[in-house]
Amino acid sequence: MGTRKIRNMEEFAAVSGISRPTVSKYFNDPDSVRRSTREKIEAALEENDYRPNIYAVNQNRKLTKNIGIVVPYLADPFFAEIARNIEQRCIDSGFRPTLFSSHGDPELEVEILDSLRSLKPAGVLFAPLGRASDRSVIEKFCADVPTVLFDSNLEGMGEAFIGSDNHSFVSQTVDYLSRTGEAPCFFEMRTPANPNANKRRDAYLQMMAKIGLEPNVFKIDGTGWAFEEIGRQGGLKLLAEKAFPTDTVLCSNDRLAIGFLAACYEMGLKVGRHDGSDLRVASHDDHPFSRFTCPSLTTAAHDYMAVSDRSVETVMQLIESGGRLDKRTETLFAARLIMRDSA
Amino acid sequence: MGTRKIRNMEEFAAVSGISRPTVSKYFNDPDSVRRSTREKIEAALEENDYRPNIYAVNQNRKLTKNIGIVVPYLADPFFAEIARNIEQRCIDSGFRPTLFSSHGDPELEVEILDSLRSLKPAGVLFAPLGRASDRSVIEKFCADVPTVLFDSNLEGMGEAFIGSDNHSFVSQTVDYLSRTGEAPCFFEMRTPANPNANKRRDAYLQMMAKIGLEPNVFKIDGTGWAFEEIGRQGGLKLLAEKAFPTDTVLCSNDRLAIGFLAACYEMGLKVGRHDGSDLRVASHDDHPFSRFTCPSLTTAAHDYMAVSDRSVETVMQLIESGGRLDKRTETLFAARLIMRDSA
DNA sequence: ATAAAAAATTTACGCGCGTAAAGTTTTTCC
DNA sequence: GGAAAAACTTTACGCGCGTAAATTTTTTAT
Repeated sequence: MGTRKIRNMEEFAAVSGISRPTVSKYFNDPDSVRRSTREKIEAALEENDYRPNIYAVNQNRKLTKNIGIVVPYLADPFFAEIARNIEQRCIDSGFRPTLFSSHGDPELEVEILDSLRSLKPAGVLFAPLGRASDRSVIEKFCADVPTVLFDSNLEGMGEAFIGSDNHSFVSQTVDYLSRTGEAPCFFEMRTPANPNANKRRDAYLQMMAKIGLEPNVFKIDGTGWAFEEIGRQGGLKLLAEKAFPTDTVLCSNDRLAIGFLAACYEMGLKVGRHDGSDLRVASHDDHPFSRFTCPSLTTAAHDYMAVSDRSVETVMQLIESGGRLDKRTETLFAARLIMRDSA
Repeated sequence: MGTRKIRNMEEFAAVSGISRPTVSKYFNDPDSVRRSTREKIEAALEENDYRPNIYAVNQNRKLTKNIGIVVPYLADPFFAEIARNIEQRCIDSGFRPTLFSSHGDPELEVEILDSLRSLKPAGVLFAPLGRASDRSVIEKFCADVPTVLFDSNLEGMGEAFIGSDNHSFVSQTVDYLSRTGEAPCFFEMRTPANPNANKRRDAYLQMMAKIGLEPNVFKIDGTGWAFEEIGRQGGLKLLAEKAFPTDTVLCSNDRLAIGFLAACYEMGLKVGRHDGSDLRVASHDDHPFSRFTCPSLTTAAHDYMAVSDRSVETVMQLIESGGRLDKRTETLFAARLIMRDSA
């Protein structure tokens, strides 16, 4: 092991006693060489710390082993968690994931896609900003780079979409709330950041119609990704106006709900499902912090694992099929109701 | 613009009417070529969408334009925010940042450093896990790759450290709390994840001695990075035992405090600085969610911007000086007290 | 205008590796 | 044991670009 530093594959091949082309073959797929050969190479690998130069490798390989992961807003722990799962699964499959966050900024999203192009990734897992996204740019990107969309769907773009079934979220919360108390009012942003919000509102209207209750949708102002503050401001305003006709508020998502709960607290309202409470609040997403709100938040949980697992599976399939799939599939996973103290 | 797709710099040089070596020079530094030449190249760039192949570029360049950013736990919005700032500043300086999260796992941290090596980055901005980090691996890494540590210091490692002045956090909160009510008890993990926690406890003890009050440190069990749950469990236990001799609890950090507030709520205790409250709770970090807790959390804020700005400035200096600095500097930024409703 | 300086061009090589083709050795199998 | 198959070695080329050296052109300065 006291040998000098290995500078390239040529030198490493020499010390391992195997020819360079065979060593190259080994690094591309260790099982493609004879067992005895593999053992020699791996023995040499123990003694010397050589690793192929990824730049030289990627320059010559038709397809890199890179996978791009793009999320809209990494400061949202929901995306941090899902990105973490996806990252790990990609590594386990022998790929090199690179994580990007658009930070809620459509221009940054475009820049990321641009920079992703030059990475020549084998595949991309992309959760777009949604409404604010530059659709034409994304369309071109998807045409050039094998892409799987997740979390937020853009009609017809990418080779597949994997996400959560918004209807399943809302039907469970509305059903639960209406069975156990007054009918829920729906609390959302007037101009929601992504299409999931619209699906949730529609599901709410549909559910209320189905069970024969009067729907009440409250749309609050505010743009951007600072959902908590938007929820808080909107909540303060509506609560001051005593706008809610029932004692139950269903928020479009947990981050909005976190802000709304802060507003309730500031207004001196007691939130909860127990006697003596002024208001029930529920929501959707099962945000990592939702169990630490006061009171803990009743919500509907994403199947994080299913979404990230299936997304990675799909992009792997996509890569194996050479970058195109026969037809664009949309996979939605159902939600799970999480009953806590707020409703 | 109707020309065929440009395949390499040779072809691009042809359509721009400039020789390839000069075009290469341009891409390395647009200001290194004559104005008229730059304009010709940029005109051609408008018409054709050519970008140098980064793999070929990085293979030949002695130093890449890559910068690695490593944070211990991206699901913590604090790190997500600081990473975002650092990313942007790197881009503005003409570098390509790549973000990694150790997700609280020391083995993953080692893998990341390993994979970072092969990226041959010009510089690395590294916030280590802390106590759990494999110090010998990190030491070797820092010896090979120009690295600036931030947030969490490891004695002597890296070319510089930039972080927050823990004493400044604690002195401000202790001073404020002791002036406005009963003496604060200190609430922390028994085996904290990083060295900042130890510095904060020491600062607490020192402050209490200075102002002549009896210190009360409560150490709770739990390992890992699920601080909220650890704080909640520890809080439930201590509150049930009525362990706190005063009505004021100072948490080591906001995530612990968020869990502690949940515990208080569950125990039916009213937290706040107003009359009729049972307990005052304060903390440190100004976590992005701390203004949405119920009640909103009185805390001491990091100077996010200063830390991220200075970190990037330092790594740029480091790169310019060829990867080594004359002497290792430690820069600490003071905290700012944020008075909210919890104390 | 002329010399000196600056910038661009031409030519050429090398980076580290993928990969193809032809030849050689080893393994497998009846 | 012998032939076919499999795996390996040798040789060679190319990927796209950085970069050096020598030469030519353009700009700047006197």
